Amino acid sequence: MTSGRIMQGVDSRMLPFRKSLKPMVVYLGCPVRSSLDVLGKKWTMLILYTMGFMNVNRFNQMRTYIPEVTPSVLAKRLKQLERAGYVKRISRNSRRRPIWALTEKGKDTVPIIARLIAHSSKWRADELFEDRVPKEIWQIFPKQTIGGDFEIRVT
Amino acid sequence: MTSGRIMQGVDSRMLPFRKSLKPMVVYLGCPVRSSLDVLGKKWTMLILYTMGFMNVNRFNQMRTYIPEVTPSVLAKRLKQLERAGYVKRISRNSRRRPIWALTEKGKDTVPIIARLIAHSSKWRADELFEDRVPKEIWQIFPKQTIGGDFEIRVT
DNA sequence: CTGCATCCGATCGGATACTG
DNA sequence: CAGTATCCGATCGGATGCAG
Repeated sequence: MTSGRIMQGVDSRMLPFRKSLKPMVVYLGCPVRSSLDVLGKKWTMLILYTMGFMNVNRFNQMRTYIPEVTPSVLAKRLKQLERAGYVKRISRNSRRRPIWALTEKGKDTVPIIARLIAHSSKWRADELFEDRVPKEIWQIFPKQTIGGDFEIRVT
Repeated sequence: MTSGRIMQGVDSRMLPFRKSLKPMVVYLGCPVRSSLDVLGKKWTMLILYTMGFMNVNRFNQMRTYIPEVTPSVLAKRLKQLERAGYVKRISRNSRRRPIWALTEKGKDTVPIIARLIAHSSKWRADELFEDRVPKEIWQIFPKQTIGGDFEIRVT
């Protein structure tokens, strides 16, 4: 899947930046592709968003936050996310309903999603804010950090 | 599309973080969804990646970087990206081949993609690096900034 | 040779119904 | 509540054609 030969990833020679990053690492495959094969699927980012930002951890709770996703698709996505190591299914005993929790890898998608939110807040303010005024990332995450169980810089 | 009632976006009451961000903005719709309806489509992120990181600006040049995308799909994606304001098609005169360039909005996807790359570099090091050692974002973008035509902080 | 448009089959997502 | 199973429609990829 990751066509290593052609997509050499970020190589300083190929960067469009005048100040290219000299000690830039060399990739065997494409780093964008390798994340996107799982995160790029429909609804996955939204699912991780409900878990990471909205503290949602149960199946039908996710469905109320993302009404358009059908049970079958949600179940499939959660399985894929579990296999890929982003979430884990926790069922204390078979009587209690299972809960879904982010793994460390899953928590590390928060900065990506934060950047997505920042992008929307800047470029789609007319539909997202009542005052229709674009917001910068430091206005959305004022402390430059969002933390709790985990601490992540989002600047 | 943006179900504003249920998906209230980031509201401090609903955040899972102990230190929730007090003056957090209130969203009318879902900020993740609003970006994803265009950026979430297959190949779009890769296309923006080739343009923003690899300095690719012509049609078939993109095809060599993303061999799996067919001409028809690539053309469709570029049109969608153009309509959404991420790229612009520049044809100086009808003799020269047109080039595709990122708009300001398109350049502002670089931090998102940089975060994706950081994520891959941390969690899929075994397939991305010869030494198989996970790398942190400051090792990938050492100067904390990537700039050129545009300057963006990615910490 | 580049930049598409068109058609067609395969895959994936959506709707609905159903079960423990 | 937490999913499965099935069926169907939308989307995507592949092949081909074609104009500048």
